[in-house]
Amino acid sequence: MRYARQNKILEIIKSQEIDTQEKLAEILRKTGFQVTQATVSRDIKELQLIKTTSESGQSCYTLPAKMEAPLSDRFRKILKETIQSVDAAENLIVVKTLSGCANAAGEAIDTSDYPQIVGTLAGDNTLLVIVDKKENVSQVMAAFEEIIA
Amino acid sequence: MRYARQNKILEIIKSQEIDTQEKLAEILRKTGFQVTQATVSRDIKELQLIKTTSESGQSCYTLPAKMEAPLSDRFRKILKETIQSVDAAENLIVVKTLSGCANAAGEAIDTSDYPQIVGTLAGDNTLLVIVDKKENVSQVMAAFEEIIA
DNA sequence: ATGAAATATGAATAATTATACGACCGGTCT
DNA sequence: AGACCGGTCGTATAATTATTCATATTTCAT
Repeated sequence: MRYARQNKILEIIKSQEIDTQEKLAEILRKTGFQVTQATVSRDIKELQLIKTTSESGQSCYTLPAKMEAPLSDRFRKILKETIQSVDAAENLIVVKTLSGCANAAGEAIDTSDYPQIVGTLAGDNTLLVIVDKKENVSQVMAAFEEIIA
Repeated sequence: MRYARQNKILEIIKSQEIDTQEKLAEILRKTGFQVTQATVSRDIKELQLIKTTSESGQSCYTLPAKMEAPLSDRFRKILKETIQSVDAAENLIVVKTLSGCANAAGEAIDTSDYPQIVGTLAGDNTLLVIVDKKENVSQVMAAFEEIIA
């Protein structure tokens, strides 16, 4: 699923200076994402990454300066497309996602700043959402249901 | 001189969505700057313009988000390289520049926000700088001299 | 289940951008 | 004057990126 890969791309470009899509593709391949430059090109377009040239003259891909509006749409889309099911247990919500996408979904939720959500914990295809109070669980679940509807 | 051209480039990309360097080169040629894509590529690198993709999916060159530090260096450089002479008359300073560069120098000065400078008026190779008080003229001139030294 | 539509992707290639190289000033030094 | 240097730029081309086309896979409505 491409969201897990795109998540990885963001991770990579945040930690090192990448100046070509081919290099990005190579790193992804080493990390287990079997992918070509063509796909990386598409991912970069979708993530709206930009190629800047730093003062050192070194060019590299970075996040866009204004990432609010576009990305919040993006998060909603990620949740919509990766969440398989949502269940509650006490003050916890167990979210099942597509394989490898729990992390991406977790980041999307974290970044969306739900006040009732204390934190999230992501496995491979399971995301644990910790809610502050048992009473708020249904409210948060309703929000999720609404998104994935 | 390339600063006049780069100034034009900024003007163009601010007023319309340009998605390739070739198109930019064509517009420049129509405007009288006889130039090839190669040169535009170099200008774009120097201006640190970035190619973003707008929400409409249309990609285009734009100014970098953070343009403070790099551009102030740039302005200083423009002044240093384009100013030919500086003379005063009452509360006015007459700056001679390389042909076609008065505008670029004027913008550089305007953007630098000297408190004593009321405004500037640019011809082709002459820039008139209007200083608030006659007494401040020598101070501003000293600043210019320092830059072009 | 079954076929139609949507999605994702790779291979090949088209389109775009960056650069190596050489030419051409304009200024400077001897 | 002549040699030299630094900067600018075009041509040709290398390098990079985007897209077209074909497939495979999934989704979804019958």
